[in-house]
Amino acid sequence: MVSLKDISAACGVSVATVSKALNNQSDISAETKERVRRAAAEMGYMPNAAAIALKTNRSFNLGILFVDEARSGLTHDYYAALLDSFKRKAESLGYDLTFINSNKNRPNRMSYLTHAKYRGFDGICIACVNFYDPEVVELIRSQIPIVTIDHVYDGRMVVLSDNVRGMRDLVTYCYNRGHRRIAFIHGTDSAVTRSRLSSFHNTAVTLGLDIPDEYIIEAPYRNTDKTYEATLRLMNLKQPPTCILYPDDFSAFGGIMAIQHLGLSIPNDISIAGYDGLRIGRHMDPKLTTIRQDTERMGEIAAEKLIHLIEQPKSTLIEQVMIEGSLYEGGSVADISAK
Amino acid sequence: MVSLKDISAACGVSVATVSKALNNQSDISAETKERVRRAAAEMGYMPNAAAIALKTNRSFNLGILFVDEARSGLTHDYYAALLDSFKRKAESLGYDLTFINSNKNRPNRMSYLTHAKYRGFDGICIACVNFYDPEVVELIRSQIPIVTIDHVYDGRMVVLSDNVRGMRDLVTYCYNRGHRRIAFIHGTDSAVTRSRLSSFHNTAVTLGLDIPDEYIIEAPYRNTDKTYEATLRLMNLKQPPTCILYPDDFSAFGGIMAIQHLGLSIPNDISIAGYDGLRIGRHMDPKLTTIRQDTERMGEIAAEKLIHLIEQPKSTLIEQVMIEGSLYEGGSVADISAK
DNA sequence: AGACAAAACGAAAACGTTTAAGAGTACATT
DNA sequence: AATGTACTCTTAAACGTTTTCGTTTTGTCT
Repeated sequence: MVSLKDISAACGVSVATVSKALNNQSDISAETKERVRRAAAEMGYMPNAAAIALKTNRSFNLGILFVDEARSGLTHDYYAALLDSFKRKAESLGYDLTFINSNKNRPNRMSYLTHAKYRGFDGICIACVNFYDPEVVELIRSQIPIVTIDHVYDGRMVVLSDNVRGMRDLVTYCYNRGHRRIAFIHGTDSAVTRSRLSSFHNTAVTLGLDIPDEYIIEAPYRNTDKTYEATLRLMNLKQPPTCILYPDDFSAFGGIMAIQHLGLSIPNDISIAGYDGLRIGRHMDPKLTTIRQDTERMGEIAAEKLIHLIEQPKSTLIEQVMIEGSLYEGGSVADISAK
Repeated sequence: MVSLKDISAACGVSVATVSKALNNQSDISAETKERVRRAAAEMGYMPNAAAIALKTNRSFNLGILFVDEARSGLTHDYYAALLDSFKRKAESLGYDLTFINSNKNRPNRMSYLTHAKYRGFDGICIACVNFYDPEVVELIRSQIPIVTIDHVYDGRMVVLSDNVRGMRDLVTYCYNRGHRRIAFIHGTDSAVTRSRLSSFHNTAVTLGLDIPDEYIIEAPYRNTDKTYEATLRLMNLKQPPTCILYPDDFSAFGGIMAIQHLGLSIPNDISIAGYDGLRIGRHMDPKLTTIRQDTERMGEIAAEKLIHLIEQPKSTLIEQVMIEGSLYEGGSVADISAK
């Protein structure tokens, strides 16, 4: 590995001069800079990240905490897409991404915060996590620049998907297509779930819909078994809904199966809608109507905001950035308004 | 941040002693070790990864190169699952994971190799990548310990999904269920594709099947539009197949749509099978018959092998580890053998 | 008592950078 | 001629570790 020392020897200048030349400091002459740069390029010089980090306390490395039921969030499409977008933006701004070790049952493991300090992350992105986990709380309370996704934490930068608006748009869309008996199978309790649920109710009230209690069922996210059951239960009511909203696109598949097994057809006999906007929903027939969350933009904004926070800590104001989703109009919600 | 120096001051011993005590060196007395450890714990000491890396040239950090059509492989279920498993194993063995920057159109970007050296990765896992990319070749030719996934490279450790066996099992399964006219829509050229394609042909020959040329169609992986078209083309032949194999589970959805649009039913009118074993295939009706690739085990083995290579470079023999998949018997391939 | 080995610890250099402070030169200003 | 001021470069310390080589102390053996 060629170091500054080697270049300094080759060029006949001091190590300090080489460093400054490569960092384009103002107190080095143009010729020297040029000479040093050329030598560095020829010799295949490459800075040593560890040395720089040690000296400057800047790692140009961001920690990412994506956990999903004791797994990384990688197998969760929504978060995977988010992470992908976050990664591209962060990389384009000169930062690398390292996973914060989420292996909870290792003998000598560090807490999230300890790990973050050990690695010297310049900043951290937290998503897809149990925000009440004491370790997460400890991390969030630390001094490290942080951006969270979809969970507001006081005094912290956050990027949110606009679930209130999304749910309102979705319900309104169904309403406009003539649906009055709309059921909502919602996910288990979380900030996201609460937003969607209250928005569902508010919108229903606004539209003058009377939603019976049996129309509101809880099922875990991304669990097709539970939505299968819930769907059967809904369809067996004396007064079944004409439209069912699912916790997410994936869990909608449970509903689809239930409906098929009942010998019914979507959307002729029953309408359904998902939430997320996963790719898979656009490759079925009928295409799944859903709210497409703008993971692309969310990840991008999260990276931008976090890095801004790192690089201009003073001038960055802590915000809650709300990113709107958009209705993806598939064919799974029938227009029954003519009836 | 409390450093060795602080502990040394608190304990009245030298920095060297503290270091050796914490690293459990033999030339430190038991009492001193205990005293130092206690102080370290009380003071909340934490090693500095950068300093250690600088001094020892060991980062306990692995680089991962997962690229998928100019994106990270994150949104690719198969690779995401693999990465997830790799991550868990690596973390349990004390290594962190950092993405190798794959942003190709950044002004001042480093090559993969440069980046890897810059970060001082102890080892690298390469998957889901164009293996003919000069940068990838440069990386693979380097001195860094490497494990690749699904692509054999001379002298390098590799973990492979057994596509030959998988395809043989799949074709044989279809054959045993009475299918004689089996079509294969295969992915675009790659090592994986070649394995599957040759295995398909070999198995066909062995079973005495005569596969007309029109039954073999190329379509990109995970592209439902192309498989849609291809499926229509197949079904419009004078002698259409009774069973169609798709490049992967996702692209099978294109086929499903085409079949629905033709007013046909799976598996009564036509049988289909995918490849991969994605979760989604088990949540449709009928469930998609497929070859489930053992991503869990592949990722795990890859991590183990790589780390072994790092820690015992001499004693590690370079292997090609083949991981078998398993047939997932859904309901998408009809049993027509009784006819 | 002397010699010697073993045990426990410390001093100092090193890893590859950055950076504050200083030093030397050249030139313009008075 | 003395002073000041840019400009360019160097010296040296520092970041937090690890590790080699010494040094001191203690104990054992003759």
